[in-house]
Amino acid sequence: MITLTRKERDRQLRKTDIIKAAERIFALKGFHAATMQDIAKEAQYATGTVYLYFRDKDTLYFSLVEEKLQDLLESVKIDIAKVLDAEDKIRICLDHNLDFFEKNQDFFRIFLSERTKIQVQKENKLYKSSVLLQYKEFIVSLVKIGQQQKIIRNDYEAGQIAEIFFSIFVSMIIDWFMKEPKNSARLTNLSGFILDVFLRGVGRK
Amino acid sequence: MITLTRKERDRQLRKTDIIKAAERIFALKGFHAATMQDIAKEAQYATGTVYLYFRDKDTLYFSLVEEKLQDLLESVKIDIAKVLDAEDKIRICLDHNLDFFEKNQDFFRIFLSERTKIQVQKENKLYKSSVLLQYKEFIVSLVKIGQQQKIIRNDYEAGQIAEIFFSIFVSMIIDWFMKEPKNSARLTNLSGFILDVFLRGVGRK
Amino acid sequence: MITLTRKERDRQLRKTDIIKAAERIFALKGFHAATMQDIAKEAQYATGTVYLYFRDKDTLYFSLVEEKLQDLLESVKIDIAKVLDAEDKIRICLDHNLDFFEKNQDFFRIFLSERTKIQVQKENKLYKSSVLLQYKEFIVSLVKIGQQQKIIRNDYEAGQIAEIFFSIFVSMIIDWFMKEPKNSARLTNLSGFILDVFLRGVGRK
Amino acid sequence: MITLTRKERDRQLRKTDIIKAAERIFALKGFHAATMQDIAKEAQYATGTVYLYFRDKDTLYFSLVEEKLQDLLESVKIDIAKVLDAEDKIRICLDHNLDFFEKNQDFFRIFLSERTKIQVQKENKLYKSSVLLQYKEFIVSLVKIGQQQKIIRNDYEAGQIAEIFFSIFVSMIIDWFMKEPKNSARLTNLSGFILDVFLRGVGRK
DNA sequence: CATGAATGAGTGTTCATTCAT
DNA sequence: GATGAATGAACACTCATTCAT
Repeated sequence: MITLTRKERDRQLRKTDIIKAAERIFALKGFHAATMQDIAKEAQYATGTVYLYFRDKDTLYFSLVEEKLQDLLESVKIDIAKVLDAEDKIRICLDHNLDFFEKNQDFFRIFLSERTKIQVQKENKLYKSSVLLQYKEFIVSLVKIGQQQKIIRNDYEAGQIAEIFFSIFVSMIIDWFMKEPKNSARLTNLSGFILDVFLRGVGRK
Repeated sequence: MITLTRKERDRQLRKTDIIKAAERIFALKGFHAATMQDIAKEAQYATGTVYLYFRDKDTLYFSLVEEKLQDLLESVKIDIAKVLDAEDKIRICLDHNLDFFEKNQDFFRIFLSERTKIQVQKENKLYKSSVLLQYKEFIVSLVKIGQQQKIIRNDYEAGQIAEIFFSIFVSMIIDWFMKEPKNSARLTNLSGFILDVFLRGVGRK
Repeated sequence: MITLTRKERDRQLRKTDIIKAAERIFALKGFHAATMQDIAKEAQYATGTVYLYFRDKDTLYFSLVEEKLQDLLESVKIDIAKVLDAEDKIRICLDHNLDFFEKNQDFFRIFLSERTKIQVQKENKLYKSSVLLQYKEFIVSLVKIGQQQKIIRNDYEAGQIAEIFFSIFVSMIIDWFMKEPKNSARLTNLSGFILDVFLRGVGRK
Repeated sequence: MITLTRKERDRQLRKTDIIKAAERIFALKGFHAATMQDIAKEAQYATGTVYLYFRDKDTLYFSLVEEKLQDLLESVKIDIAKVLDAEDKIRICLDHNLDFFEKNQDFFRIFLSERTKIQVQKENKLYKSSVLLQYKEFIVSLVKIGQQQKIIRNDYEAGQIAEIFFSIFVSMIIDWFMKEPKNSARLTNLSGFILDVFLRGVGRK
């Protein structure tokens, strides 16, 4: 029993190793320019080894996106559930996201590309990230709660308002990133400003 | 002299032909998947001919971005100059952008990628679009005018507020695109809503 | 008009160049061990050039088999048609084959592999050579004529007798090949012997 | 001593296990497409274990051919020795072969490939099967006995006539295989026909 | 001895770029 | 200038073989 568990754990460790390396390389070069050898080398494995853990380059890329987003989404959901007030929920969600992307800057770059790719390419053979869709759905649900609790205007679709929320905080992250590395202020400091802009912008009255 | 001018004009015409073809192909397939042959064929030229007008693939891509953005930026600037009121200036700018991207949907896809790429890739060999920077600067200057005329809060940097303005209207364009083709409503109809959200969100008081 | 024809002719010349190179390499190393680079080098072209003329390795291989067999089959059919007597037809067919394979020894090696592959592999994704099937059908038709003219026994299927005819002369070619290069005797000298064995073996009475 | 013997016996048992698995896999996929992992899995061993018994893939392949052919050859030789008449010897040899290949259809596919490969490839790094050569020599010796007993014509080399004998019965086996699985008739039923064709074809007078 | 994860050389194929016509 | 055939570097992926456990 212990043997099997150790094996499984080892396997998971290696997958994580590789995903971390892939994160750095994909962030640095983008999907196409990154080669499997780059990633293998970064992870200190041979080329073939990467293929023991991920069927192909696409699979590696999507596993990375899914895994990271899954983590973020789950932890946000847990914390959100602890409060009832819509504004509190939104604040917690926002803080979580800012904190997460500050700690996962490489992933943020990938996340941004991925988001754009899905929106943009007409002929997209890449299987769309299901977790990215869940993530968007989740934000929409938050907005709906806000509308029910009458702190968010309901003369526009929750989907549109969610897009606005999302794009405001993403734009603030980008802005923060562009100022690096001189910037030592915490990204989470922007939380208050973002929430203020958002709630004033789309709030009721 | 006239001969030279005609030659120049001819040359410009061919460049525009190729750029239009490139626009369609890049929008359809994305930068990497689009091949120079695809583009040459779409433009009804031979592969080699494209290289007579653009040094390489990157150059073609950036010429396309620059040219289109230049057009947009110039026409916006002219119209903006006609009014003095900051809110009017912003409204005109917004309307112009919405109208432009509705008419240049292929370009919007490219623009979005480009914006992300510049923000995102660390190791970016592509020379950054100078017009994209000008474009951003221009929006910042609008915000500054708003701040001077005291319709926009000045407790935050104009750069940040410009990012917010930009990201809100881009997100609304994306939302509009995703609903295609069922959507027949004009994109410009969203102008009022966007301006409202923006000015409430970042307006003074 | 002339330009087009020349172009077509050029293209055909290059295809033939490559097929000839492929013939040598495939005969030398077999399908799997032969690399596209080997073939390109042998044909004195760059790797990519081969792909301008043949979609992929399989296609190159099959074009080679089809083209050569087509040539053989057509010329045999023409000569066969000139005589009525079944024995004469069979003799002509035999002579033609011996002469052809003596002149196309590299192709004979490939032909033999191909024949075996088709017979042998259960899981064969390679599209079967349609000309090889036609070739077999043609020999069967010869046997049937022999049966009608009562020079070949008809207590067994024409298909089986065709197999015997085919395998006898192929075995004699192999035998002749194995003795190379000391052997200077013509392969066609064996014609009489082969025909004698075959007709005695399967003849009536 | 007993320990060593048991060890040896065990080792032989494992080799046979692996060879049986290899037989199935090679017959199914052919030499190149079959992977060592396929074979190991089929034999229910780990990949590395196969290498404890066979130096490399080539060696495994040839051991398989050698072992099977050895079995066939030995049993034929024993039965042949029981009779003196050349025709009887040939009949027994034929029956044995038909029976063997009917029972070892996977091996027949491999055998056929192997025979072709040896005849065909110029640049053959595979060590030629010595037993295959013995097998051929044995058939030649049978033909020579036939020639001595004056039932086989001696105006041609025994080697050539042996090739004919061999190729006729192989072609009949192939024909029988191609008709599978509808065919339930025993392959050995063809014995009489084959012998008849052969002896008429190459018999004296 | 047995295992099977790790290795990395090797191959088919694509495509930006060049250059002879 | 225009052409498009030719080039060859580059990359994803496979698999025979090894070796630490």
